[in-house]
Amino acid sequence: MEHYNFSEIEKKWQKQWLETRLYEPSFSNAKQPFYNLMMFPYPSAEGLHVGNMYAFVGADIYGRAKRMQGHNVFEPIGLDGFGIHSENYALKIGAHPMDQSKVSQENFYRQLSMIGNGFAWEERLETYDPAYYRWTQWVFTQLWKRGLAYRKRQSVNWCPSCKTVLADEQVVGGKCERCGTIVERRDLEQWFLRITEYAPRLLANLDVIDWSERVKIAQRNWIGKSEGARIRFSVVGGQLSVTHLEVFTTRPDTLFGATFMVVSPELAKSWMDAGRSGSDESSGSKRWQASEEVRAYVTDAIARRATADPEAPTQDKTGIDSGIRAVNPATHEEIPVWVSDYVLAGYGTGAIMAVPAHDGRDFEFAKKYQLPVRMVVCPHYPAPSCPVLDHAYEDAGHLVDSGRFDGMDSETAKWAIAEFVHGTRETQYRLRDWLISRQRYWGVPIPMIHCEACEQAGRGEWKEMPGWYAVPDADLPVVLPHIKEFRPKGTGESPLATMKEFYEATCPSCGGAARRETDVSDTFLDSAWYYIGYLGRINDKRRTTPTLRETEVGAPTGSVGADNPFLNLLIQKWLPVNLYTGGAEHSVLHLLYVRFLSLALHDMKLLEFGPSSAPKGEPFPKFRAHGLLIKEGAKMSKSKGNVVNPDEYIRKYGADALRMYLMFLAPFEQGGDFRDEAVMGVVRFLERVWRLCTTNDKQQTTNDKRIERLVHKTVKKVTDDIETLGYNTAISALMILLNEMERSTDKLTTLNLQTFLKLLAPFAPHITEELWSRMNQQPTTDNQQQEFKSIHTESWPAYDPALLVEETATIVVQVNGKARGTFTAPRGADQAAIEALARAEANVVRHLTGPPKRIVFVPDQLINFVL
RNA sequence: GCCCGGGUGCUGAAAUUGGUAAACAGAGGGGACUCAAAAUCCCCUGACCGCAAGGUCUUGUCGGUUCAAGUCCGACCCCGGGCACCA
Repeated sequence: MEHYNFSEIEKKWQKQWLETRLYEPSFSNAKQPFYNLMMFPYPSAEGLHVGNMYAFVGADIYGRAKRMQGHNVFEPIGLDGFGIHSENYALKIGAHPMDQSKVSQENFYRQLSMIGNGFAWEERLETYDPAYYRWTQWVFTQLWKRGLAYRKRQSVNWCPSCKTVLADEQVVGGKCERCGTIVERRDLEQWFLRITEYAPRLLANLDVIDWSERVKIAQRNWIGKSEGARIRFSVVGGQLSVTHLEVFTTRPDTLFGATFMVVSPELAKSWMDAGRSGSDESSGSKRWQASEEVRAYVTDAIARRATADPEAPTQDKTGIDSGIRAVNPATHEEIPVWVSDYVLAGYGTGAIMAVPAHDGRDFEFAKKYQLPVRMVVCPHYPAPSCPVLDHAYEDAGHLVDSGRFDGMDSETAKWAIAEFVHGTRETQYRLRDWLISRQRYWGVPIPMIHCEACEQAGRGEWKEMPGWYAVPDADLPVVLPHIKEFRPKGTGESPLATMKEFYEATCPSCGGAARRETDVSDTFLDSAWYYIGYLGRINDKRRTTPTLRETEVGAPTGSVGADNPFLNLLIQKWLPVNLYTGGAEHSVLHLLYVRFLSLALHDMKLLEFGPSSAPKGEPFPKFRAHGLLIKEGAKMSKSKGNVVNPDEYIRKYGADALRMYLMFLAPFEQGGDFRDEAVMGVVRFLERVWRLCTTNDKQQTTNDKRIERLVHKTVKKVTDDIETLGYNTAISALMILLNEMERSTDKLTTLNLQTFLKLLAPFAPHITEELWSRMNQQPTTDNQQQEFKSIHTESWPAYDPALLVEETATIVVQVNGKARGTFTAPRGADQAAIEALARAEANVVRHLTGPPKRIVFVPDQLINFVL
């Protein structure tokens, strides 16, 4: 008997699939397009990680089943190769990122082609390819033209180790997402994308899209919607250049209990600095004359904020009375204005009304500085007295000590009081604009030009940003040059700022000498549109044989001209993506950015998807987060040295075995622990499949009805489980079927064997292809080649629901709820018949010591005698 | 502190949504085949009592609802992940 030579078989079919372009969909003729997208990898490390393979295989199985179910499946792959992760890896091994990218690319593609996925290789892309990033830059300039990209000076996150600024989303628990260094604050002028403008829609659409719940929750929390009111407090006696202080509060109902105000050190500093610049001076505003103590506190608090260690035990709140007084608009009392580090500059107005009785933080602060605490919401009303507080009471209740609002429930009082003091309703979001500048080398140059002369003259594309111009479309891409000194400098500028040939430019407006922006953009901008890139015409140059696509692509439907790769019939036909699969760690990074950009491009009429169940412009109506693959209870990481390289397992056991093992160990959405010994289970399974199919030599030819029933049951189970990504139980059902087929003494019918192979095909594509081809081999008289008919384009088996119903049922007999025996009975037997059979069981007789008070009967399942 | 997951044999896990807990595997033990080993095949394996028939206990802990609870309700403990002075 020929043994199962997986390595030969796998190589053979991978070659055949590629040559016959089995996984290249016919883009324009597809009747049922199915875009099966998985997050493309960062080729940053030593090679493909088994965790990547886990994710890709899980997605591929779904796509393969869909293909067999009659869909035209498009499963693209590419590399997210620009950015800090790739650059840091190059730095670590002492290579130049541009040279290293070629090495990584080759290695990744080699590994990716071994795992047996049905990738459409001809559409692959790499984000560092100028043909690709030309469009990343184009997207940026479009956002700029619509006012969604802007440059602003503000306090930003700075990673001292990566020597660049970071977006809020890339700061995890106060540390750099990439290297774990504590992030500092720096005041810098940077490029931002106005994602906050989309906060309401990004939030609202979450209710309608079909995504893993945990990811939706993470996005909701990150966007952080709060509804409240903006309330004005007047400042006493012209101490400040401003006459009013505004606060945002979600609890206007507690206004009568606001006994002081607190402003952030940054806001206080802006008062001290007011009038320092020329324009303010001329408008006659005067600078705040703060005391020395207050000045010292403000300076110190801002400095401390810049380097605070988030891991340190929560620092004690500090603060100082500014000397300024304001008026509570409800009580008309004069209250002090304090400066404290517990108030954030970047949220709301940077100032708060403090209600110590009903806010934990204000309470703590009031206790420390002996400020008055006045209770205005009482939990039990009407009551003679409110409880004495030892902590803030933050729940709802009824108002007390609040003038004419006494007795009102706090929920109603919110808007009544807000209205009473002429406050306005306001919704605040926690989400902040996306900071995309990076002071690094290995990324997409931000395609902007700054002209000093134009700035002096007040000219520019936007009044607010004089001197700035987008690089004209015709001049894109701004190519990233190969420079020797690519290391980050830490000066707040990219290494490109040292390269004269790069930064010297001509002003697109006045034609004078100008300077090119030298920062590069965040990698997440590259990956925010790659799923469109696979369908665009951006990488046609790579294709050696022209595909139908050049002629297939319809005329652009928008007004931006044929050059816009985002508007064409293919995109309308194939987008939005049918299923997107990836890691939950991207919940508030990639998965948020990509939604934002798609919505924005739709609003700008630069992108148009086809019909979808999701709101217009949502790129991924269905997203599933896979679980994390760990090793011995710990996350795989290079520093722990427990990263599993799939290569050696594929060499040892084959891609099919590794695929099946990865999918068998736990539910796909849960993730699991990789243990080498456990691989043997599926290795044995595949060998038994091989043996069964190559030596079906049982003698009897009678058709085994039992096997046929089980086959139908398995078809249903596997079909349903694939739909819910329950691959582990689908595989277990296939194992049960194999066990029974082996055990059967009857010769197995070809149909049953074929059905079994088809069900197994998405999981183990190579072995099933080989066995399928053998099974369908026609005896040929001459050497003529047989036409290649892949199992992967065969139709998915159907099941007969009538065969799923067993003829008999196993009935459990209970006495007082305890199982005392089982017996089989004809399906559908009535209670009287079952009761008679049950009473005949010896063990039941023993326990039926008296007449039952009650008999519970569940047809075909159970009978319970209750004594 | 808040928000998500999760807690079931030696291990990974399963359980048609309230109806025989532990399917399918791994590991371990025993046996067959073999000069021997590997591979393969068969049997056993939640705990305790019992020769057996059978019984008692068992899904993180405690309590509740129910004829019946891994599943529902309440309180708590532990593990993993996310957010963290967001007013």
